[in-house]
Amino acid sequence: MAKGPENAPAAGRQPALSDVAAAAGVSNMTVSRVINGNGSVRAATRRRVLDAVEQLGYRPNSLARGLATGRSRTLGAVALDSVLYGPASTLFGIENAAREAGYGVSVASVSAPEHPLIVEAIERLRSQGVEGVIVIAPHVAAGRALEDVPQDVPLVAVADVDQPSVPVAAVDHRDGARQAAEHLFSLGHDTVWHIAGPHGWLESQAREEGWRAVVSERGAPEPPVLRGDWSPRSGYEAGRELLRHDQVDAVFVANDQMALGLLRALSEAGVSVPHDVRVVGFDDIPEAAYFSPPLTTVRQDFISLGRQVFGQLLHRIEGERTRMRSIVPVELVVRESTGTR
Amino acid sequence: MAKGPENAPAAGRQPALSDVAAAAGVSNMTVSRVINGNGSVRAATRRRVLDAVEQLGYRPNSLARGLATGRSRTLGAVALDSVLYGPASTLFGIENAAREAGYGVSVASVSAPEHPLIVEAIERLRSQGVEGVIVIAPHVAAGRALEDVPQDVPLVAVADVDQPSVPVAAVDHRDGARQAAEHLFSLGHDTVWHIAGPHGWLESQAREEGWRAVVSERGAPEPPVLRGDWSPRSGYEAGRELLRHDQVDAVFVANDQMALGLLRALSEAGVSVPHDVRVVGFDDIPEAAYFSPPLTTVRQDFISLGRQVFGQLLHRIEGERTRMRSIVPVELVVRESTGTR
DNA sequence: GTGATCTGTGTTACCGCTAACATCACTGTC
DNA sequence: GACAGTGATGTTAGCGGTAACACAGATCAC
Repeated sequence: MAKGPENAPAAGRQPALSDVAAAAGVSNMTVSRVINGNGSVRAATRRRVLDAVEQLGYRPNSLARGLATGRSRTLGAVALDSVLYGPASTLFGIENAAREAGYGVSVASVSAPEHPLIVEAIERLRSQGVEGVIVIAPHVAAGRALEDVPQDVPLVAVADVDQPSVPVAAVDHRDGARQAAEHLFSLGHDTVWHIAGPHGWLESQAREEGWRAVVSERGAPEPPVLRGDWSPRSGYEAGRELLRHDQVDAVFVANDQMALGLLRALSEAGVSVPHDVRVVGFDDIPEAAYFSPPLTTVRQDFISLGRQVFGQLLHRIEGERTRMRSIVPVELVVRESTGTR
Repeated sequence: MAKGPENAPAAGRQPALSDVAAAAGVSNMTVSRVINGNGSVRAATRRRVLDAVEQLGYRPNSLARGLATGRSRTLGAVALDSVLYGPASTLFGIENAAREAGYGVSVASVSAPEHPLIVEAIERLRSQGVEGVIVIAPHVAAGRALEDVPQDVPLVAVADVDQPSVPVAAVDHRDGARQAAEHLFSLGHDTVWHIAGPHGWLESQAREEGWRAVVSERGAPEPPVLRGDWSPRSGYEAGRELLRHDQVDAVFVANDQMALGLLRALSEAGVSVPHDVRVVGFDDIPEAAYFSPPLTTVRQDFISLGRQVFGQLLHRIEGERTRMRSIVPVELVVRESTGTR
């Protein structure tokens, strides 16, 4: 009368592999082999197992699998918790690539790209059992933090390609900046001003260097660099500052949001873009095409970036130790803010 | 001469709890008790264990713990892979709240809020062993998808509060829309036009309803609703359409990006904001304060939203079955786009 | 002094899965 | 017809933790 426990599979809880095995009348290993498609199993047996899986609604428990294999098939991403267009897009690009490869993504956000926060975030992810970590915090502090992380975590950064210790993938900010500056020079300006991003950000540096290289190659006088913090407000303030100088007629701004602030400052002062001043941004945020006027800017391919950086992490996880660096190309998108006058 | 395996702790791999136990000369359970702070352990013993932990650099393996306890301390978030400001901010708000409670967050992105994609994303997260899932896909298709998910996954949605089957938390879109419309009426306009979000989005609906309620309460004539897809482009097109009507002098736009497109269309047509037309948006994206002119809009508190929705999920995970709904208040931010003429 | 109660610790079994090895028919070979 | 090789399956022992119970010694009530 009394039923043994083996008669009550999946009593309330999720069915386990052993429930499937019991239902199909095979051993656990056979089920495991069917699920994972390795080892050889007779077609008829496979059928029986799959039927049982179907009927019980079995789903493998990835914690158990991870524990047994030592591979969790999960990666961690450290991201800034701001909704900056670049970093947020990069995160989704990575998730995309990870998904295709059957990996899950755990995120740990940090409120600022500061050393202790980043180290702590990486530790958090580690203790969640991720196989590797991607850090999207393109800041020199982040770069230094990466060196303080135990070497046993496969780690890849979305950062400047000159980052020393870890493999990196990055958009080619320098080239983007060069294209932007070249474009402005090609329109006949004597020189090009620059509103840079904040100190310490690798993207600021790379974009600034790209701009400076072109100015120098052209033998043009190098105007003082103005500096914002990526926000529209700071672009606006830089714009007010620019208005105090004469002969500013071409400005390359390190991101679109600051460019928006600049456009605002210029328009308030009755300065017309592109008639009096030409402006180029960076990022091609969705709004950029609808600024007043629509903004010439540099577009980045985040899907491709995600794929690159994920691919690097995978190599790293598989033990490769070569120091790789991927560079994702950019594209200049010309709009009215650098139009004909 | 030959050393037994017990003499070689942490041989290459991460130290495990048993390595700590061996080093401290206690049993595994004692270490477990010290780590988790439950059960009673003599102060001296605790000290020894903690020293061993420190010395070996031990970190608990959350996969193993999750397997043993049946609780992974991880939640899943389903998010759209676009960088729409609201959804992306909500994701970070959730991560914030989860972190405070010691939870990790796994993300699964979907390219569109469509039924099969969402169900698949939830399944993916489930098989990653999450304890519960938060769906940030405020779309009716998403809502329906939630009903097709097995009831054994604790599930909370960031969606409209009228969502039937699952608990939800949401920003009070309806009230935000009401405030926006009331604000425009209070400036003396006869009626208020509306550029709505796309069909099927709960936020579109709620914002549209809020607007319609005010128009109706005021006994004003109800203009036809224009509809965009959240993008600046669609706002621009709606703007072109509006320009064909006379007597449009107040417009409530369902999000800031479309409002930007509208501003662009108006400015191209030589229509001045706020002199000829007043405009209110929704979201308060960081750019909004720097539009031309700066945009009056409705601000949402995503940190608070994240906290609410995470709290609900936690209740749900703990077995509570009450159908809760949280509403997060909004705030109207008045700027020049509804300024005096 | 005897049993009840507490503290501090250890033992055992198991969470759900897989790696590694073992087993047992078959098959083909000479 | 004995033997090696192969394909299909099972057995065992973990992965790194924790729950549940066991147990020794100290403390306490009466």
